[in-house]
Amino acid sequence: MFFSIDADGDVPIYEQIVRQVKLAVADGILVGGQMVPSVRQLAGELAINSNTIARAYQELQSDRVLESLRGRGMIVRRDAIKRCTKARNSLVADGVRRALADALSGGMTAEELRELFEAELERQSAMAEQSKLASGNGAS
Amino acid sequence: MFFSIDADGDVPIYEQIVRQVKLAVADGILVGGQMVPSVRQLAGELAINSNTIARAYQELQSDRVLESLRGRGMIVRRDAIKRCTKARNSLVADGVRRALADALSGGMTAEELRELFEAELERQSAMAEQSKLASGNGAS
Amino acid sequence: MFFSIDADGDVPIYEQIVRQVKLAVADGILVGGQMVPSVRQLAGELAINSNTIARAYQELQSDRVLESLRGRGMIVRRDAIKRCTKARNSLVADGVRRALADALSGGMTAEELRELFEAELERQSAMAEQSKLASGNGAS
Amino acid sequence: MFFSIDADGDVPIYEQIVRQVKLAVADGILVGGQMVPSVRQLAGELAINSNTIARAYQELQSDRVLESLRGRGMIVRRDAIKRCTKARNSLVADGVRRALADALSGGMTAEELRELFEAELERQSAMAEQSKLASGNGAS
DNA sequence: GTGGTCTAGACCACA
DNA sequence: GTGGTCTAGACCACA
Repeated sequence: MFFSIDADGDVPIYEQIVRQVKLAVADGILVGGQMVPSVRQLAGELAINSNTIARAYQELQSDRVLESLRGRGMIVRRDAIKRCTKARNSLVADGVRRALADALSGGMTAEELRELFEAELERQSAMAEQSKLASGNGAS
Repeated sequence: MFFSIDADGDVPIYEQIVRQVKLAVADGILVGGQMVPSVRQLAGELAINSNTIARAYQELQSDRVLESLRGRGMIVRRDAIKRCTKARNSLVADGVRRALADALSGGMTAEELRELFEAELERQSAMAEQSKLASGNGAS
Repeated sequence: MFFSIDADGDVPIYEQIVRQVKLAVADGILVGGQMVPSVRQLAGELAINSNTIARAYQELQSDRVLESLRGRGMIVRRDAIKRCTKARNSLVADGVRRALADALSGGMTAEELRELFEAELERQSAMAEQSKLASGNGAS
Repeated sequence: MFFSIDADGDVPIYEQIVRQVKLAVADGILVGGQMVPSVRQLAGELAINSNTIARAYQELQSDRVLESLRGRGMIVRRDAIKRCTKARNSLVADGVRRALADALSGGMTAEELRELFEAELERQSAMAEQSKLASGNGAS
């Protein structure tokens, strides 16, 4: 799958997985009814202990994003996209809110902030475009 | 002093102090040569374990923001403002970077993001204006 | 047949089948000597793995509710009703016992409990009445 | 503390702890602001691995019943009693609902059920009375 | 001292 | 095959 895990860093591994699954659902990459990789398989791919994956999946279950089919695996809940979009919005809004609060309380001007924001937005949009083109070869 | 500490929440207390001191220096609220409250005094004011304050001050010392006058307390280093402004810039840029990354990977459009950013910027600028007026009594 | 299976939820499918068969025998809906659908047929009807059905039937056999007519299918044992009524009584008593224990240890009063019980009893009795009328066409 | 854990049985240990904490809060035995025993201490008392306790506490945290004070322990949230009472009500109602459904679908009459319920209620109320007297010696 | 994370590995029920 | 539970034990940040 499409996870990119940073085993160091301050964000726990299981949290990174939870977040990335939610964002993928919000983005429409993962859709309702779709199966997610099994705990063991994902643990193998990411070279991470399966307990850690299981914990992420459990949290996603209690957040009503995934659903367990006993003995067969786990799927994305049909109604997950609403919740994930909402979660994404909170996540982003919180991040923006905190960054702005730091900026303003540190004396950064609105204009400096706007420049920083626009530059970063352009940079990341370009990167996203690139990777879309790279993976979408031949589909035109 | 002017700290606002959230004893719960995910950010460690000592780090909140470090951050707030740096931002205050960057903003010019704390200036070179100025004394900061003693560990004991600040611990008392904030009702926080003094080990926690001490740790924050240690970090600020090793980041060359504060300097100890042996036996007489700690002051803001004359050259701290450069470093603090730089730190502020990194902090804000990182926050913006992460928020944008989450947003885009979650399928939020650039336009939605820009709206969110501008709305939040306006809101916080207005709040900052308010509190400046409130505390600026007599300056007219 | 009359099964209502919930493939999710905490009760294993095979156990739902076992339970529903026993209750049907206790109720007189299934009577001694009557044939039950074959594993394959029931698996088809319920869209469930036939291993799961087989496991349920095995358990019903070892509980002496069903008996196998070699090669010709399975029937309800003549003497099953006694056992099933007993099983039903244990099942219900255990459920009531646990619910009361939770209620009392959670500070619910006897009066609140009684109300809850009577309300639910009335509701379910009414529903049962309804469905009896609905299915009992022609009996007037 | 007052936990009674059944290490066998179908209910997972961590779930038993979660449930008992919630019921204790609903009952007023645990009140807002009160500290719960530390993970290690409870693990020792119950002779259960501390990871299992930690898992229960984590679930209670995400259910907003407990709150972690970094480095100091965990407390019952001030607003937990509302949620716990609600949880208790759902728990009990579900139990009653299921027991009645089994009973009626197994041909038990309303009268038999009522007798069973009242007998059990009386039995458990008496037991509760007993243990209250036993622990409340001398307080009159 | 406190809780939180992660690993390795065992064992289980279910399908 | 699947997920779920539990243990033992290590290591970490925080107060």
